[in-house]
Amino acid sequence: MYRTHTNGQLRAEHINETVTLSGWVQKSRNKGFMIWVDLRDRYGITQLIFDEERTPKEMMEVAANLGREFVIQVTGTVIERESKNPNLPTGDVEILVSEILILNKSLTPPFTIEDETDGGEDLRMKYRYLDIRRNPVRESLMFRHKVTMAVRNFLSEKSFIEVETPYLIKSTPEGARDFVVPSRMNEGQFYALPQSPQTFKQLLMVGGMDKYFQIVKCFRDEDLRADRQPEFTQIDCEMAFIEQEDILNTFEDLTRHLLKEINGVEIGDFPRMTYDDAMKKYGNDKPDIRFGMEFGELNAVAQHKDFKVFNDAELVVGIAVPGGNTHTRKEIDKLIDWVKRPQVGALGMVYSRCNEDGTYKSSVDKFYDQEDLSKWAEATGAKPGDLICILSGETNKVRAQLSALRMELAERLGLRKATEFAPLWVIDFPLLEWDEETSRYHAMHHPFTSPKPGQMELLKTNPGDVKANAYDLVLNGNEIGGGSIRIHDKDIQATMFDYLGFTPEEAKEQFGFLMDAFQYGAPPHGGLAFGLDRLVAILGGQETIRDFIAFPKNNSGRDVMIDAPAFIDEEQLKELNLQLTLSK
RNA sequence: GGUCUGGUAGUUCAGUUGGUUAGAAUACCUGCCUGUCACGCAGGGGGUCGCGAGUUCGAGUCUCGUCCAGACCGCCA
Repeated sequence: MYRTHTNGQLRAEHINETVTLSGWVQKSRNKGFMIWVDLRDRYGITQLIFDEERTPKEMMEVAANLGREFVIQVTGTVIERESKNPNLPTGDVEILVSEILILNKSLTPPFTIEDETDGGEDLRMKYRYLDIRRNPVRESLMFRHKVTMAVRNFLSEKSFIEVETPYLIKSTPEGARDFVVPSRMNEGQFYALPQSPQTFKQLLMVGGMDKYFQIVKCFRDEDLRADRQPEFTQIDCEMAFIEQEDILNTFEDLTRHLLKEINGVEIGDFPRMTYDDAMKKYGNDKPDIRFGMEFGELNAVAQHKDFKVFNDAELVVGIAVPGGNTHTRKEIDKLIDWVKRPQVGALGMVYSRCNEDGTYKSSVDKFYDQEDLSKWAEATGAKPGDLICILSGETNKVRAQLSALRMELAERLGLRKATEFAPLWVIDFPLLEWDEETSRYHAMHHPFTSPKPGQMELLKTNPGDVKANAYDLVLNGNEIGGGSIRIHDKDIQATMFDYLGFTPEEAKEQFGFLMDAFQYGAPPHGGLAFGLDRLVAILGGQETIRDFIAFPKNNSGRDVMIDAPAFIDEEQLKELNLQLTLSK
């Protein structure tokens, strides 16, 4: 038997008991006459004691030579500590060791196994198994477990059935790039890994499952971000015989449940905002509404003078930075540099200081008088002491730029508090999105999304104005879920593919199975999918999802621990009938 | 595909205007230490300054290229 107790278990009540413990050597403190060893496992730390009066000489020798991260097993008596450690749950007791067994030695680890490790990101990922021994990583993984259990229990209780769908499926050109897997038995053919189980969950609805969910890996071969991995996990859900309202309510309940269970936060009805409003007020389809700084459109109060930049602009829009008038001229110049960075792309920024005495001082005083500036303050909701930042230009670009500035300023002002939660439904997304590159419309959500009732006609005249039964759940400025009411009619689906530029042949080849299924009594249905990694990270108050994934990929999609991806040998290529043409 | 930041001891970092033998902390090793728990004290070992080229009497430092890492833009139905 390796252990009678874990290392987080022993208390004063265990004094005089003989126990056996196993674990890793966290640290040893050798005072010569006495050696203390902190023994660690997932559950905690227990102090072992060896002393020259009570411990045989040979064992002292063994204890003195224990290195960090050795795996040992000890048997001994629980005794009361002479000096207790109130910082440790087991701090009242220690183990006077009578037997010690080294189960496995360890090399000196390349970084310290401590909460505040000295190891950099790269190194920690290379030795992720050591990193996982650290409290913060272990706690993040346990946190994730807690969230997934809460999700499973909630959905199962609401009659959702978890069904697994295949990972080896068919590649489709729409949407993100697919990861592909060559088939040995079918020469020259490839499977694709799913970007989501979308069509399968719809087929489960046709199959009468009624309520489905799955906590499932999805794969997208696109560039990574702090909150984006090539393989990620979704809480994928679908329901039949429901309307949009049913879906919003069901998953609002789930999210509310999680916020209460996991974070102890009680939140009432989630606010809802249309996509158009979100873009107008926040320049963004996933606004962070924990703080104000709403956009104020200034066309009406800024385009009547001789300032050409504003007069030529499609949109003139500003935000009031609370308390921003404390910015020095130099700081504002730096802010202007910030919006001019290529990542943001603004050509410049106009500002107006709102002085405490009610007067204004702007960077365009040459063109605008105090009355004009007071109207700007009114439009942006600026109070004395604020700073109004104004950008102008092409509507879509300016909105994106001002949104970036708003988020950056909120970050600097500490308005994005990790412990504060503000969920929001963004609804009525456009069905289609114009794509400059291919000069045609793309499905904004996916091609199975149904347009709002009565808008099929509008598709012919103003496709870009058609709204969809599509919705996103936003939490603190992050999209944590999204979904739609689907098309369940074969003809409408065929029409949709037509509008998206598919020939009937292409539609049949790629999605014929779905349209076939629709001919056999497909019920009205819809659903939603949460990004689990992102959800867990936000609930856990972090912005990078890597900490909540046991073995994540790095910025370039590599697993630096196992060193993947990697070349495969000639034999394997031959078996798959593949030939490589490398660029170098 | 692009922008920015970084790469110096096992690790995290400092390193001035280009100038002698490249430092600190921590980790590691040795010794000492009668209650440690971030133990303490003394000593020791440890460097291809990512790689390649260039400028220069002289490059960790400047220039160009390249590789790697991170953040972001594009991309992510």
